[in-house]
Amino acid sequence: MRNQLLNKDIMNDFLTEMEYVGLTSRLKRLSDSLLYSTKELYKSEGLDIEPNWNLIFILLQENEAMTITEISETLQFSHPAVVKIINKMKKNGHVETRTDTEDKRKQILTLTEKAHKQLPLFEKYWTAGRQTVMDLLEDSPNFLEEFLKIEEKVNQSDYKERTLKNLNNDELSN
Amino acid sequence: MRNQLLNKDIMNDFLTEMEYVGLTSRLKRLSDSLLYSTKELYKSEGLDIEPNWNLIFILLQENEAMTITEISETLQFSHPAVVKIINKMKKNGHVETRTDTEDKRKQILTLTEKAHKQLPLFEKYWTAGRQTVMDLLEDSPNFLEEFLKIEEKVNQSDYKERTLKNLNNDELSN
DNA sequence: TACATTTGCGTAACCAGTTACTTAATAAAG
DNA sequence: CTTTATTAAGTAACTGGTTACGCAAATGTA
Repeated sequence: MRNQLLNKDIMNDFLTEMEYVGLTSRLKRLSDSLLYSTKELYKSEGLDIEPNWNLIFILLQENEAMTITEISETLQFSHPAVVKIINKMKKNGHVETRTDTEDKRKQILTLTEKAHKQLPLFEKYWTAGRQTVMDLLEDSPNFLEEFLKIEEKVNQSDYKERTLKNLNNDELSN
Repeated sequence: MRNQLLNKDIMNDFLTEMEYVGLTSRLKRLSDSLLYSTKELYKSEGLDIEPNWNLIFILLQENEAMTITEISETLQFSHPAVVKIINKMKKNGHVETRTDTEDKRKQILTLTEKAHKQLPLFEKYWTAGRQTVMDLLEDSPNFLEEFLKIEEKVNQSDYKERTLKNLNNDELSN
């Protein structure tokens, strides 16, 4: 019962404080929640794909062949992240690689026959998923636009830079 | 140069597609970016604290003593996550634990003397950080409110449930 | 009062990302 | 040409979170 009181008491104060302080962890919690839920969806439906693969499927479908670096730049993932995803997709037989004949450092990635065959099925799930995101955003008409603005700001000057600046300003005004 | 063209060509189409498809990974990217940047900030300033500790400092400051479970419920973290954070904070000498005499399963957490001494310093950084979040949100006046709505929706019915429902609707209408 | 259920917390294994480092191939510069 | 710098991709170690599982203490019930 101590527990109950405590939580109720705190939650209001706390969440207000939290709005700013805990934005990061709330962003993470939401993205994690979507991620795990997507994994579960695919698993329960017996699809042997994983959450972010759709991005790569779409890219390779549109471009036929891309390298690790091209994908990592387009998705703005680190290249080791792409290597990991691609290795899984190769193991599942959805992607194959060959070394570029002109530049032997490059790995050319393409979708396999198996991938192409399964794409229509996958598309159904991705379409339904896109619909889900639209549903979630329904009452939040400015969300994407405003999210983009935040992304841009962070790209221009990151949290550390901004905070150090604020810190200095505060100290000067004391 | 192929790289350049390719990226430019794609980016527009792609990001539109991406708005919905890639929302999850974009959320993760932003939260990761804030996280890493915060870590770097503390590191470069020689503070021996880590990103989410402020949440726990604030809680323990307001409540004096809490258990693992109470914290995990308040922060909506899994309890193993809290255990991990607390272990680090104990190692750093900011938190100490004692077993509850009435219920020996419970670990009572409190801030140490060291923690209390350092709090004013930490507060400066947290205040500056809160200011940074406010700056980032400056041009996005609806963001927090709309974010909250999305969180609530996901809590009511998660991505998987919603997507399966959408999938069935689509199939019925075919 | 004994037995079954629930609760608190700890550990292990996993996950999707990161940075830092290495190797090999290519490009640039002396 | 040879040497130096840059680039592409792979590997390792780490991060902050998760779920799954186990154990011991407390609570509920026959």
